[in-house]
Amino acid sequence: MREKADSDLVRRQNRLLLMEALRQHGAMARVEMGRHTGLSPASITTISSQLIADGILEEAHAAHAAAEGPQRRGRPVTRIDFNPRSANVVAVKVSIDGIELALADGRGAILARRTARTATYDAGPLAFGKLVADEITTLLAGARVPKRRVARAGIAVQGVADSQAGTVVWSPAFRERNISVAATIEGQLGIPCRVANDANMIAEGLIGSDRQRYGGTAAVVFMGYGVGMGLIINGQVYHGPTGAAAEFGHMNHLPDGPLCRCGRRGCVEAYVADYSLLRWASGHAVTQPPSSNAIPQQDMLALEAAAHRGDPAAVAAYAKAGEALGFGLARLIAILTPSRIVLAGPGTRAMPLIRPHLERALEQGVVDELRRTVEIEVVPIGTDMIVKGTIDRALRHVDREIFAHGPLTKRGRELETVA
Amino acid sequence: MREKADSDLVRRQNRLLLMEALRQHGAMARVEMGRHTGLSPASITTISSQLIADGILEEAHAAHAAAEGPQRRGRPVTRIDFNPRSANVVAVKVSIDGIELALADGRGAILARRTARTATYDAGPLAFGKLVADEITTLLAGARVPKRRVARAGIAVQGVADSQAGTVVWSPAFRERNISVAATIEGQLGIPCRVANDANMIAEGLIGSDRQRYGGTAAVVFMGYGVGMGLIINGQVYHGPTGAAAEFGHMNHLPDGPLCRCGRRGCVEAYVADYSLLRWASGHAVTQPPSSNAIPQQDMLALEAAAHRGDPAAVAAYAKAGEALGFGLARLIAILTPSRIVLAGPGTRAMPLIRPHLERALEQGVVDELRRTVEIEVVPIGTDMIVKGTIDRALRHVDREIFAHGPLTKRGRELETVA
DNA sequence: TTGTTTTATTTCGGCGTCCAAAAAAATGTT
DNA sequence: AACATTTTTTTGGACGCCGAAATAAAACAA
Repeated sequence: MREKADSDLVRRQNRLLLMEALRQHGAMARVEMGRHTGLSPASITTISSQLIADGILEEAHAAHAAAEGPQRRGRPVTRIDFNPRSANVVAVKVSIDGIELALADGRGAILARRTARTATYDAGPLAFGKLVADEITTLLAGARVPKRRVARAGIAVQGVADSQAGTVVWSPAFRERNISVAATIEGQLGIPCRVANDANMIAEGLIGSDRQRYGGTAAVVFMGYGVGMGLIINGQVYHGPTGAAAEFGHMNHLPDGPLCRCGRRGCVEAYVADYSLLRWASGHAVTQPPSSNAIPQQDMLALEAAAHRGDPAAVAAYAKAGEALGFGLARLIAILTPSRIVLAGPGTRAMPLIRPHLERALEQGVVDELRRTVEIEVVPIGTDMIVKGTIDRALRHVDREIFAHGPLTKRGRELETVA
Repeated sequence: MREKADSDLVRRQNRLLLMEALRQHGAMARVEMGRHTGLSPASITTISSQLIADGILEEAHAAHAAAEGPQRRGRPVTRIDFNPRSANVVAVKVSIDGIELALADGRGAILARRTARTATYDAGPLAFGKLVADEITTLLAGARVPKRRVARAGIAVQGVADSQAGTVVWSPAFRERNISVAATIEGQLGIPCRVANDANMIAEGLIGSDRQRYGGTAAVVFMGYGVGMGLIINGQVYHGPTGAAAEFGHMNHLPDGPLCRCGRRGCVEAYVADYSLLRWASGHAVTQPPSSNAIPQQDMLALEAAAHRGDPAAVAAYAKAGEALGFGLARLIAILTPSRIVLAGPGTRAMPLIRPHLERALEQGVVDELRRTVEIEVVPIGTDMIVKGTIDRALRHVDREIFAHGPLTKRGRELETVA
């Protein structure tokens, strides 16, 4: 309750309402929009025709409509959807051994992809931004989309991002700290850019795919090379005061526990991440600093196979991981009581090995009343959800910050009238 | 972004905006309202005169205005404030050995108080609601305020409250579970009633007293007989999906740690609460079930004195508490990175004994980057803040749910016109 | 005393958006 | 061809905001 209400707010809010319904349910007729938004048919007509005039929406071709099934009595509906040419967005996912780019149209459909293998780990604080900007330029050139058509770029990265400053404060993908990214891209390409945590982007993607299910209060834990978490609070992805994400992976489990990549001891990640499992299983000292190299998938598959065969060291490693994860979730539940916890990422392949220990830890760590209100689900989500989430977020931002306001030409027209 | 925008929303929002400015800054002139809300003078005139006609606000007497200091040039301002007779609210604070009631007017000024010593612990699930209802009746009778003038009652209680169901799911103040409160009060007195966690009400009170300071993302930890927490997320007190509060006190610190009142082992409360400190210091087994009796303040003062004298058992108890609290806060920071943590309650008397261990635990448990963004402050807040917070919350709710909508007479008039 | 200046508040007319009701459009049914 | 049905647009009225002008109420100045 901070903004005053006037006709401007009313227009923005209702335009946005209509666009949100479209993003969530896809192309629909005006009557349907009325049902979703609660607006009268008269208002839907007004708003939708303005959005069409602004080039943001478009009516579906009649041919398409005919394919919609048996025609009922009465005037047939005309379905409306986002105009793919309304805007483009770019998503960039940063890994330790390269970056992955995707270009999407105004409907969120991916027009082009690109993968660049580079040693991000050694890139300097300024060089990296330039590298990404160059890759984006190449991506756009290949798809013949001019820069000015790109309304926004989103960068997803493991670790702590400061979305206000547009920097990567700390990430396992970089040796150095405070890598500046957004400023370079905005400066070099003129494209507004946001840096965000990758697990948050998964949360964003889940909301986009099923608002019903993930729209309340939920936590998404991504297990893999590291451990990340995205929090959804009251239907919105939570970004802390500085725009940093929740750092569930670096929440302490036990004082003086195993050494973590972050330099502290006993973090959840130091039990649950790929490198931690390998370290336990191989009998290395838990104070041995983890390697910063990427871990090949086959190493993890081998470890899982060993555990399934009953190899004691491997079994013990997964037991440790389950206990740490369980107590970590127990503590999360004590603080937030989310109604849903989603476990995702390649690490969930080993859930059968982890689960019993996780459940036991939850029993020990949470009051029954709270435990019962939380549903824990395992979802086979890969890293592609990061890209989808980044695109979703970028488009929603464009909807809110640009499309909801009305056409630029309107302000132009006003000026013409005055002059 | 769920509600459609129409002129009704505009009216509600702007009325609320104006009332919020008044609640926060107290009586003010119309020009000032314009500055706070961003509304034009013309609109302020319209809105304020309607609120006055509705009996919600009133103009201050001219005499009062004169006392405001040296008169400047120009037409003098007429200050406006809430009409004390606009509505009343009742706040009830439940303790283990009695309940405390307060009646406030439409400005939040307390008109009457009442304390009733009763063994709440033994009250049954239905008897307790009746007891509270009777006490409220007596309170109102004493102040000569009729029931129908009370727009809302708020019940603050330790432990897990379900504000949706209006019950106390679990509380150390009761032997039994699922104590129904709101339904009885609403049924017997016809006063809408909400049950809430006491630490949440402290958070509510802090927001009311200094929105600037506590309005962002903050955590309030209340230390005393138990350990509670209220979370403020984006300026709003966080109530979980069921309306339950955060249960920081029952977040696990160490597996197999000392036995807690909740029946689990190793909760933060089992290290930090009064009974826990006494148990450590007295050398009792940590698996000894804690007594459910109230602990006299002098026992705690004696323990503090012993620790200050250097008594090893007492010193060790506070060291344990500091470490558990520190790691607890470290885990909280990893999940939410609040920009402020407020330590409050009688337990903070011992902060000099606790602090060094708390800081050490924080160093071990949180990445530096995050630790630096959090300010930890100790505020000498007593239980009276619970009452203030409960009143604040009730009034804000009345503002939003009743006053913002406009006069009932209006709907009446519409009906008359139609008939 | 009387006019001038200053600041606060109200009045007035216009604008934008919503809505209900009626009209128009587009198709199926008889 | 007339009627039924459903969707969409048009029309006229209401509400709430705003800018500009008018009014109100005081201090100050002549």
